Amino acid sequence: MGLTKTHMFTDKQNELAKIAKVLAHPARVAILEYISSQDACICTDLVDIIGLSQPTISQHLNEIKKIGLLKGNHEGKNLCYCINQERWEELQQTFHLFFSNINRNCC
Amino acid sequence: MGLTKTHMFTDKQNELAKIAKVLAHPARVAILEYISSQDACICTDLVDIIGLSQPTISQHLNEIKKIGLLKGNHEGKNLCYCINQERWEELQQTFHLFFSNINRNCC
DNA sequence: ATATATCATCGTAATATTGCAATATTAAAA
DNA sequence: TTTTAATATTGCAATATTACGATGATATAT
Repeated sequence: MGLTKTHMFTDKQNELAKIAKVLAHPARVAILEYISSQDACICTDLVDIIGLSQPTISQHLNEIKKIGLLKGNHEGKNLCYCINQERWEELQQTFHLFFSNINRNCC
Repeated sequence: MGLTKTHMFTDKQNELAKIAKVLAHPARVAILEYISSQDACICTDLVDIIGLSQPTISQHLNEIKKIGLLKGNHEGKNLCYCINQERWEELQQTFHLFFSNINRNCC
């Protein structure tokens, strides 16, 4: 069916999955790394550097924006994207908790 | 196309994306949480607790196994799955590094 | 040997994702 | 006002994912 049965899971489980889904494409990982290595960013740079088409990059940026990880400042005809640091730390914490709350006594 | 252009990205970027993809479904998050809350696990328990069909759970378990996160010990007709702790810590580190190496000086 | 319980695999339908060409939108520049 | 540059949106084709019924494999129990 291709349709995830979201209602069967807790909000926390769905939230973690949603974030993970955004990181589940190397282009989006690369975009986040690149934006973070600059202090700002323009989409055209990304097209050149990542090597995917402009519409594709634009779509990936949109996925990242949806979970609040990017702040976009319009600067004339350019768009300066950068990491939303507050949200970034929130997600970092979410993953940290997930990875920490694991039982270490097993077979 | 639905086909990720893996060759355009670094091994690290692809690796992180691959792991994230496994966490990108709430059922798999729930499975990992449940297995970790027990000290062991049988697939039938998961079918009851998660509420998806047995073939579906089996598929999800397989995705988790593919990235080395599960150790499965056959115990007679039962199968005892548990977290591969060494691998778990590796992935924890991978995410930790990703979230840490982000520039905090921006617009 | 036969039945039963547990888990895996196959086949398939429904839906989602990825990527790009074409086109639209927006805002500076000429 | 026309042109140009940067980004977004639309539409579509190729592929991937999710889910489950049917079936298969395996190991205990009767």
